[in-house]
This record gives sequence, structure tokens and C-alpha cells, in this order.
Amino acid sequence: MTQPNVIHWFNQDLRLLDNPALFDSAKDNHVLAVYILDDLKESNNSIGQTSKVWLHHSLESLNESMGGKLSFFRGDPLSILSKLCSKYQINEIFWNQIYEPHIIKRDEHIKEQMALQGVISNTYNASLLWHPDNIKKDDGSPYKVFTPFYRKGCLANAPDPRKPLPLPENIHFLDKDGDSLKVKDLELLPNISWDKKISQYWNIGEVAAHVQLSKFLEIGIKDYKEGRNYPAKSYVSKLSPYIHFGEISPNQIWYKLKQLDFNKNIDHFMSELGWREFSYSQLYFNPDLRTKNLQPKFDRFPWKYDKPNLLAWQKGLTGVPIVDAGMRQLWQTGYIHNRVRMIVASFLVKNLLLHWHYGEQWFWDCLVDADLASNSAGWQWVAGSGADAAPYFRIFNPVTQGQKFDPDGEYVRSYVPELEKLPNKYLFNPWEAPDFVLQESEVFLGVNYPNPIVDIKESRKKALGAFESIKIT
DNA sequence: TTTTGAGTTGTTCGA
DNA sequence: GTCGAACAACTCAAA
Repeated sequence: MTQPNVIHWFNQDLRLLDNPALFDSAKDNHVLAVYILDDLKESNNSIGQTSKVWLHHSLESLNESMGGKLSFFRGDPLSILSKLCSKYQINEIFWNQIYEPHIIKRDEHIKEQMALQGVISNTYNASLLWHPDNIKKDDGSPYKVFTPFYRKGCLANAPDPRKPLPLPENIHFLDKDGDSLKVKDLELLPNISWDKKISQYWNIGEVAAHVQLSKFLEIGIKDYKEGRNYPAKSYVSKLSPYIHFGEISPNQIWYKLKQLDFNKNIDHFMSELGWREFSYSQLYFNPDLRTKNLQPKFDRFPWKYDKPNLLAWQKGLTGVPIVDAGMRQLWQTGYIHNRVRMIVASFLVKNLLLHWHYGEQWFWDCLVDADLASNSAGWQWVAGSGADAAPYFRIFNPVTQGQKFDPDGEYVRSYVPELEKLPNKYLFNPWEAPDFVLQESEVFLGVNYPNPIVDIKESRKKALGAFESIKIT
């Protein structure tokens, strides 16, 4: 008797290990593995340019690890899946959920329609340690503060996260479909090849994800709690893009950490995974998180749109060195160190008073780890409109932050080479350097490096005033 | 229902 | 240079 055919539909689960939908699809079945790029409809949520580059390489890598048996399509998933089911006499589809509001809706529709066709849809949670529905306060409402969400909701009251699954045994992939596109036909790579500078910084794919995790556990985790604040050092995990595309699951990371002797560094890193869960919880219960202030009083905030300031920020030409270093790291590598993300974001929102939405959009387009939940929640947090009682006075001073967290100037110099010769004393505030120091360092403000586009002290005061203005009186 | 303590990541000022 | 206090008011979580 021949085995029945089923479909495994890859989404943001671009891995073979610990893949619950794939694991179940492989039980006594022949599996047609498909990836569908659903980007032909106009949608606010189409992925950013840099994410596309990552996705391209990730798909290439996955396809290779499957011996070229992954079929690629582009268009409406429902009609593509429906056709494939008829063609191969398939009556079961397996996939892992994505917890983004419009995709949750899309998938519900697909399930209903496929059922009418007599096809069963089996869906799984492969990307969150805890499903948002399972983490609620005693009164049944979702948490709005991180610490109780994580410590009580997740750690104390919820069951342990699912344990990672092995590679499915005896998995039998059907040959790729005759109508399958090639990865390059998905047109994820740009016409002008700026993508090379991004992809040379990263090894992409499931194997690379595990290499990255091992490296982190060997080096970074040892002083993670303190070291993660220093952008020139290598204490951060850099796992975010791999997690976003599902090349590694949070469960695999979680249980690797559990094997180690528990300490404050491990606790802190695990809580960062907790922050990712918290962001998804916020998005799940607030589908408009990307566009709508969580705190309505921020609808009254006096944002100031200024195009030249926005462009200067995007290009890393604000004249504030640590900000420019961060924005150039983003442009060159598709990534910014966490500490510097906060600095550049605080600068945009509080010193320039530009709406957080502009920052959210730029990050969305430029980050290899752009993630709807984390990006939206992160920007709302920085702006103060989000789920956090951030004191109104928490405005980062980019000079102080640079001096504190990049004391040797290694980070700034590596991305802002025109300031290379400036002594550390003025590296973060060249506008305060005496003329002779600037001359000796070959820094000519307004010529080969910009004058600062705002006065730090003055703009801080203005920001405080802006926050004052939306207080409930 | 009321009360109480606390809230990821900071800065500045003055002793 | 170092350290502690002050910087709003409000909301949240839990007792």
C-alpha cells in the first residue's frame, strides 16, 4: 500500500529540526514541501528590503539541506495550496502559525476554505515559548507590565515550554512540483546589488543559527548581563534574525540554556527571550500595535515633522557620533547593537521630536531581524507610548551614553572613520572640542563631518515640555 | 473595594 | 571622581 501524500507548508519556520508541523507531516506520509511568497497583494506588512535578502539566502539554504525538494510559489496561498491538493490528491496540510494579526486572519480563512474542499489543516505553535492565550492575569486579562508577565505569568504559573523535537525519522519528501519556481524567481534580491554588503556579514540558515548559538554560549553568555551594554564587544547573541525566520526556535535555545548552571547571565538572557514573548503578547491583544499608540494620550503628542532631520538620521549624518555610528551600522550590516538601538531611537523621538512611526518604518526596511511584534513594541517603548511606565524623564544623552558604553571609542571609530583621530575626550561631542584639537585630528565640522543638527541640552528641555503637554490635567 | 508598592536599559545636580 | 536624591503623575498587579 502506498503512503498518502500531505503538504508541509513552510512559513517562518525555515528549519528541519524542532519543527512540529514538519514532524507530524512526516508520520507515515509522503511530504510535498512548499514555500509560498505571499507578496503580490498590496499590504502594509510586506517585508522590508533587508529582510528579503535574508529570506532569499535562508530559502536557498533550506532547499539545499532538503536535496532541492522544496517547491517555491508566489501569490495567493489559498489558491496555490488548493490546486496542489487536487493535483496530488492531498487531504491534509501542515504548517506552523505566525502570530501576526493579518496572518492569523488569513490562515483562518484558508482553514475554512480548505475544509470545504475536504482538506484538513493542522497548525502548530513553533515560534513562541508560550501561546499568548495562556499567559493572562488572574482576572483573565493580558499583562501590561513585563516583570509580572514574565516572572509570574510565564515562569511561575504556565507549564514549561514544549521540548525541542528531533529531525523526523524516515522523512520522505516528494520531488519538487513541476510548476515550482526557483528561489531567484521570487525576486527577493534587489536589482542594484547593495545586498552583498549585508550578506557578507552573516552566515544564513539553520546550520549557521546553531553555530551562532554555540559561539554565544561559549563566549557572550559568560558576562552577558554587563557586557551586553558595550557595542564594541561581542556579548550579545545576534540570534534575532535566525529566530525571526525560524532557523532556530526559542525552544531550542531555552533548553540549551537550561542545561547550563543557572546564574545571573543566563537568567538575564532568558528574560530577553521573555521580552520577545511579551512583544508578541502585546501584538496579539493589540492588533494595531504597529500604528496605534498603546497609551491614547500620546495621540496628542506634539511631534515635529522635519524631512532634512529625518534624512540626516537615516544616513548617519546627524553630527552626533554615537547616533551616526549606529545608523551606519544599520545601513552596512542590517543590524544595530541593542544599546545603540535605544540611543538612536531616543534621539529620533526625543531630541528630534519625529514621530516614532518614522523610526519604526526605517528599521522595518533596514533590519535583518525586522519583526512586527518586537519592532512595534520596541518603538512604542522608546516613545513612551507603549506598555511600560517609562518615566517621562528617561531621555538618553547620546554623549554620556557614548562615554559610558563605548569608553575607548572603538565602536564609533569603526563606523565613523572621519573622526578616527579625535581623542576620546571629544569623540562623542566634537562640537565642544577646541579648534586646535579639531585641526590636529583633521576634523572640519560642516565640511567632512556635520555640525550637530540639534543642541542636546536644549532639545532635551523641549522634549520634557512636550511630555508635560500631554499630561492629564 | 481599597491600599500599597513598584515599574528593562537615565540624567543632573549638589554634597 | 563618586554617590545619592530628585525628577510627575499614573497605571498596574496583587494583597
